[in-house]
Amino acid sequence: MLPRPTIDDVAAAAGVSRATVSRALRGGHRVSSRAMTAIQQAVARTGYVVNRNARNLASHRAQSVAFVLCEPPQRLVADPSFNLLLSTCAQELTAHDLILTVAVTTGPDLRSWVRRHLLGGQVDGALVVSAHASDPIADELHGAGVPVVVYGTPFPATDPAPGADDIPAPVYVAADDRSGATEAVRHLLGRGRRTIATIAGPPETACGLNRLAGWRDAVGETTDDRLIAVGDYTAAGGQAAMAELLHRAPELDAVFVAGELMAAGAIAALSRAGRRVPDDVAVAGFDDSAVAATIWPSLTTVRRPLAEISHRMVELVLELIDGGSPRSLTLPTELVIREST
Amino acid sequence: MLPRPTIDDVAAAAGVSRATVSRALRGGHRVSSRAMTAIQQAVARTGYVVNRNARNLASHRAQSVAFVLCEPPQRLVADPSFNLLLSTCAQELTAHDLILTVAVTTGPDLRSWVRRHLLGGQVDGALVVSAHASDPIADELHGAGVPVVVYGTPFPATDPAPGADDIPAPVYVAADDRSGATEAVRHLLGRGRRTIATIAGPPETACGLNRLAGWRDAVGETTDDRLIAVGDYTAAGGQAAMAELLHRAPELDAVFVAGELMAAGAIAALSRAGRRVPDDVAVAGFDDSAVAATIWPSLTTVRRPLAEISHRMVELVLELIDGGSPRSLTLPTELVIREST
DNA sequence: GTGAAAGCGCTAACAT
DNA sequence: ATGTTAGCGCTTTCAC
Repeated sequence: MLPRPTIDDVAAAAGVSRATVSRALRGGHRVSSRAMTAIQQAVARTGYVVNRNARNLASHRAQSVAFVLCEPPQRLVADPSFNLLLSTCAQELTAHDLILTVAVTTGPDLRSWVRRHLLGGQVDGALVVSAHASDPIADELHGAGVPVVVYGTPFPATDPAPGADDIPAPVYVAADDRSGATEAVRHLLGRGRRTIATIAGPPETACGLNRLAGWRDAVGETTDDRLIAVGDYTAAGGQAAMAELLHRAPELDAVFVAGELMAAGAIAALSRAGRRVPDDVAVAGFDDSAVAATIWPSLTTVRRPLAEISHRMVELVLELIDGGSPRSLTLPTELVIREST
Repeated sequence: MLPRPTIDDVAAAAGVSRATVSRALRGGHRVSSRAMTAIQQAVARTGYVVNRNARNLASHRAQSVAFVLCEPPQRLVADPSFNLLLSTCAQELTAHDLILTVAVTTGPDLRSWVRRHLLGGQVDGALVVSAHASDPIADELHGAGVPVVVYGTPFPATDPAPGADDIPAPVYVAADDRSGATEAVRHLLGRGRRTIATIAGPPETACGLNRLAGWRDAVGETTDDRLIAVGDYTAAGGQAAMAELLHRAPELDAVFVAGELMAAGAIAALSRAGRRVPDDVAVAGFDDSAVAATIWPSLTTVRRPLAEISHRMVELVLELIDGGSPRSLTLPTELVIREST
């Protein structure tokens, strides 16, 4: 690394003081236009770039936001949703001249690493993504006064711990998984399907629970436990779950699957079992990455507005950083109808 | 944010000087075990976390590495490979107690932002991922003395610009796309296929060129331009390209596709056209995320060792940061045979 | 509108 | 092994 010019070099080159350069560098308030142009030229000439460590140390800010993924990394790899979330957040933050630092947390070591870094004052706020509602990391950061926005539906109607009223839960942005699931199942019913099974997500995840609840809302009292199988959001899991459903309830004519990868696995299982999709069995999934549109038959799915979710998360965390106290948000989903139903 | 304790608070609480605490905090060399324990207790008691801005300012390091994606973000979203790269790099760096900051560069504004940020001294090195070999950002950073490791195959046999010998090109880590493609096509030939078409990537990407070259290596002199279509690595692009191939060369009995999403699209197009896979047409793809294993029939693909690539990229950038001058690496691919061939 | 001066919290010589 | 002393490069009162 070559020695970089400092603010003093710029000041000298522009014939002004360091303080004036500092003012000019952000906003340029209280700087004469004469000095302003001289400084701009000096910056260009010297190739000056502000040292953020020095700036942040002096100004007690960090100019950065952390993106914390509280999931085993293979889930990040497997689930295209996380990408969209991450890259959209990165772009939004970049547009606000903030830096995004990423942490993938698995295991106690990484969790403590995350704590050390996020609590170290080099982060203005954090975006926490976790399938598990009310992740301890989010609560801890929030309790420590770090502005936090969580992605994920909170568990339905949990009683707050007694005496915890003074520290309200972190702000979250969620998709309305439950209604989305209901809409998908109603669509299946509207297509004349009568025996609609479901492949649910793990019960310890809020979205697993909510999508299952949405299925129940639509199928009504007729709920038959034979029609419920549980997967782990992977294609392999979906395949196994579908095979099991076919075994337990061979008469089924539709299945609502709580994840797109699982749905792709379900379609593979149906194809192997000689059932045609959608003629014999209609399949509706959840989430809408390239996979849903790519497989054959293409998948009818419930789309979460991930881009907007990221957008809102960034918006809310900036509001929190500015001292505001925004409310949590639940955004509606959208049913995308394709060939599989 | 609450006011955080400083190193002086810890020093006072432990009854030692600030310098001793500083030594104890990293490594603990030249610190008596007596002082060491006192400091550890003081840290625990005060809840002290080092301020990295101050540390980095004083030590002229950044303790962080940037992950720069020189692609439109929709590609990140669409291509599962980038995820794996990103999350593996994040983990590796975390294990070395480094922070990963992410930059997604699209458009001139963001590119200039990236420059400002990476040149600002708060980054020790950069990992640049781009489909376009020798991306200007990588060259610029490298030219400015920032340790850079690029992911991506360099263009085949480009003559270096005259006089550029003093600044050799950045170090890269690549997969051997060309041999991988050849192996896949030989596999197709081994299955008795005779008319093997290809869906190539865009010619301005190195991997597009290399995979096409690998196909040529295997099919030999019989190369027939009717058998080459070009896609953009998306499923839709693959679908369109396959439809075109079917139109131009209806007699084809196999196709080698330069990307997994395009391959999925190709299978969809074949299914729609009433061709059975693999009975009528065998399909081999490139890259091996959840998609390849999930679709039906599951896809035979060339797998790039992405986890190892990330591992190596981190290793090399650390070596560069330490002042070493490691060599570039090309890693072999692996053919994963599934149902589609 | 501009400059002087005092830190921000830490590391890194240099003494001891 | 430990303490003292300077800064690192910037922001930020506070005078002018």
